[in-house]
Amino acid sequence: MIEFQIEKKEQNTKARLGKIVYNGKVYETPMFMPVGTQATVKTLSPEEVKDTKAGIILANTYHLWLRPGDEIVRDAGGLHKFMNYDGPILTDSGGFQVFSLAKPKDITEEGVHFKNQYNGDKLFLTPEKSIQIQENLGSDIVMSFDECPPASASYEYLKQSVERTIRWAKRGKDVFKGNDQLLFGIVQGGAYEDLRRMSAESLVEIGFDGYSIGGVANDHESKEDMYKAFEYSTKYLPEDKMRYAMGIGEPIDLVEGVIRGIDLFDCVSPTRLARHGHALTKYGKINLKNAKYKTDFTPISDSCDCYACKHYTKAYIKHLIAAEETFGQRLLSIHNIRYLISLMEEIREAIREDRLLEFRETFIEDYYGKNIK
RNA sequence: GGAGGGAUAGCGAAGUGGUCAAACGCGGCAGACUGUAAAUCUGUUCCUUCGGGUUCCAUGGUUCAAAUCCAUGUCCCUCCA
Repeated sequence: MIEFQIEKKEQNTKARLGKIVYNGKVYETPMFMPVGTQATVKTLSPEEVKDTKAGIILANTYHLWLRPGDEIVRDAGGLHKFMNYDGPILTDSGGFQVFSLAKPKDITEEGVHFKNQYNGDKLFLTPEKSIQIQENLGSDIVMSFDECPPASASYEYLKQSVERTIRWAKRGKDVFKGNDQLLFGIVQGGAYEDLRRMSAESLVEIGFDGYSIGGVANDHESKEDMYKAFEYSTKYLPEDKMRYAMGIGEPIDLVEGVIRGIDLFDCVSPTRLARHGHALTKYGKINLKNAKYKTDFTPISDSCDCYACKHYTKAYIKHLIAAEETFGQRLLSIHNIRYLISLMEEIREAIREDRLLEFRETFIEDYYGKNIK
């Protein structure tokens, strides 16, 4: 069972330093959580995941429901045992798949109709079903089933979607057993303060163990709108509960999110970028596929303490990526995850010393270059 | 020795008189990726001072027009002896 408490609030921003206690181990927040949709952080072993100092990792209800099936995971002894990960696990509800897979006409008050992407079977996911699957999976943090509409959806659509997501959250809460699991509600509402407020306040009234902020960074909306969504959500959420910005993982967004009072982030980007040959560094994102790295016999980052930077050069990793060797993807995944987690370490340090705003300035200067804002 | 079939951009391979600077794939060079339908997707890939210039093994020819037709040569492959 996860316990959470706030340790310190930053003086100049909404940032909070917190700690999660899980099985006797302490994990600090704000935290970045790597994504392992199919009960694996792509290309990494659980030991490698832990070496990045990751705490919570994600898995996905929708994907594991289809394959191998939540009952198989339950019979295997639950996700932790099945995938050999003893750290905390959070499961997403399938809500994001409503956004990426379902069409508006598939979404009804009762639930969402999907087509099984593997065999075309008709599927029907409901708020109750999502909770039941997540209970079978045995994750530590369970997400309410939400509709995740694109940020560009009309105000009218967002409004009725937010209202339905609140009803879905209530239905999920009503069937949730709460045995050794926490349940989060998901705040939606685009960049509209009144919708975010209504969403947050209604969820708080129902009462959850933590609150997620959804519907961000899914539609190429502006950064400004994304940050508004953070701000308008955390503003109406209780101080003593975790706030989780779903799907957020661009380095600057982590900084801006923390400043607006967010504790948890997850994102596929470190592993996906890795598989596509990109490395995150203090001085911006680099593309190791570029010819200029052919003879660059230095590590991705001199200051990085990850396994890839300690033992391998850019030239070698570039070669592996070009040759489509999975070891290259693995080294870059290790590095990128470690990069985001160490960024969070620096952020926590800045909160501790009440210098988060200064940290943001230096971060932007380093990451985007002095000439770019 | 005889009989066929070939030679097209870095590679493989379409095209067999004009709409061809030449499909497509690979490779190359870049770009995108934010709760993973994603080891995926997009652009570009003869030269150029952006007007144009020079290409389809070589040379010569036919034609208003040739990668495409004809002649000769060179090289490669297959089969028969």
